[in-house]
Amino acid sequence: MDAKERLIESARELLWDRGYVGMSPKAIQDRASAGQGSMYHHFENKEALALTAIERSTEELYQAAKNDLASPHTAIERIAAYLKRERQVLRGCRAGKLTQDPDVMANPKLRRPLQKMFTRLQQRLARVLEEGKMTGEFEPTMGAKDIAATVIAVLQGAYVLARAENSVEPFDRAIRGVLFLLEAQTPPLRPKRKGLRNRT
Amino acid sequence: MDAKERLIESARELLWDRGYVGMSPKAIQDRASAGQGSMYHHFENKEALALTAIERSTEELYQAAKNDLASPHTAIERIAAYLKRERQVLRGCRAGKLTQDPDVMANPKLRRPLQKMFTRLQQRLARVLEEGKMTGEFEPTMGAKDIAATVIAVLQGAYVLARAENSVEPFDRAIRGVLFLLEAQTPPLRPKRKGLRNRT
DNA sequence: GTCTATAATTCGATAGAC
DNA sequence: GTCTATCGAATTATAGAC
Repeated sequence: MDAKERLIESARELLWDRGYVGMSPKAIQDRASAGQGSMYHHFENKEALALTAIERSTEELYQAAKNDLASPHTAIERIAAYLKRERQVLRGCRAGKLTQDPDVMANPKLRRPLQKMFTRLQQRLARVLEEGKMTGEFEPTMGAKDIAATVIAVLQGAYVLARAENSVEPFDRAIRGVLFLLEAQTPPLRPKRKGLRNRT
Repeated sequence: MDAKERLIESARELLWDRGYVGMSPKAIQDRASAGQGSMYHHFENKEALALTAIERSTEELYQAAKNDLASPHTAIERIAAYLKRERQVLRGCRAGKLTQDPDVMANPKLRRPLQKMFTRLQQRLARVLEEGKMTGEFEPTMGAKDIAATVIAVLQGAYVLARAENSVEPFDRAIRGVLFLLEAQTPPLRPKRKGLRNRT
């Protein structure tokens, strides 16, 4: 791994753990085993390096979500797969944390990739929910865009609760809770029509 | 308002907007129109002042939630009142934001009031949900502690979405979504028994 | 490409006058 | 109680040698 690559990965880790305000060029260089000259040769400044790091992280997160939500199962199963995927809960969300960083939010360049990721994520999830309505998994009156926002919010908020209590328990409770509410949408008398997704 | 009080309020605002890592003693003093001597006379250091500020904020937030959840209505109405209360959405949550701050989370003294607040909030909400189960508003199989975590997570996550998109719309969608899911818990054939709460 | 030297500014605090 | 002076370290670079 060359110096430029190490600098990007170093910045990604530091943005995750300390945010943009809490990440100094010196810390980036130390973690990357690179000197100042190296860093300022590859990147104009801290902002440019952070932008590269944030773009990589948001793309990675979106692709992972897309993968969970595309698996060949029912809508509720795909959403459950997304919500129950293994995560570094106490470390928080790479993207969500940055939305709480004042210098990121005040900087349109740095905010854009975050905005894009959360918007696309909600759109994709809403599509899965619409499919679930078609197959009878969810109530026809359900607002797919609303529930998409709710589901993503639960995940983001679950990280907050876990960090506040320094435990994964509240995270797990929040996820179990929203899955219970979603599954309760399917009345027992109206059976899930698995496989209907694959009709011609 | 004396200097000490102004320093506390100044710190509260800066913690809200910039977090602990992004808040300098100089900034606190400027906002409070107080000198360095004044600040270091009233508080031992930045940490001590921040602790006082955080304790005041978490207590304020808990009392406000307690008030919403205690109003004389059904369980679902009280939860709706809590979720729909007017908030400075784009500014984020005074408490939730601090759980993403590395220096707050690494410091047990500063984390304690946050942990306490989120724990008590979940307990109080769980009690309201249990009451809702008694009155038939919610399914008897519903895990009150799970749903309590879910509801608070939605609120915290809704702030994240709003800030990411720089708009209150995703916030409102997330809240509408969770209220839809909660209200769907009450089957139309099993009418809400309003007022049952007040039985002897 | 990477290194070292330099630098203006800010950070977080201390000391002592008033 | 509040003010000003001072301080060592860290921050965010720039300059120029190699």
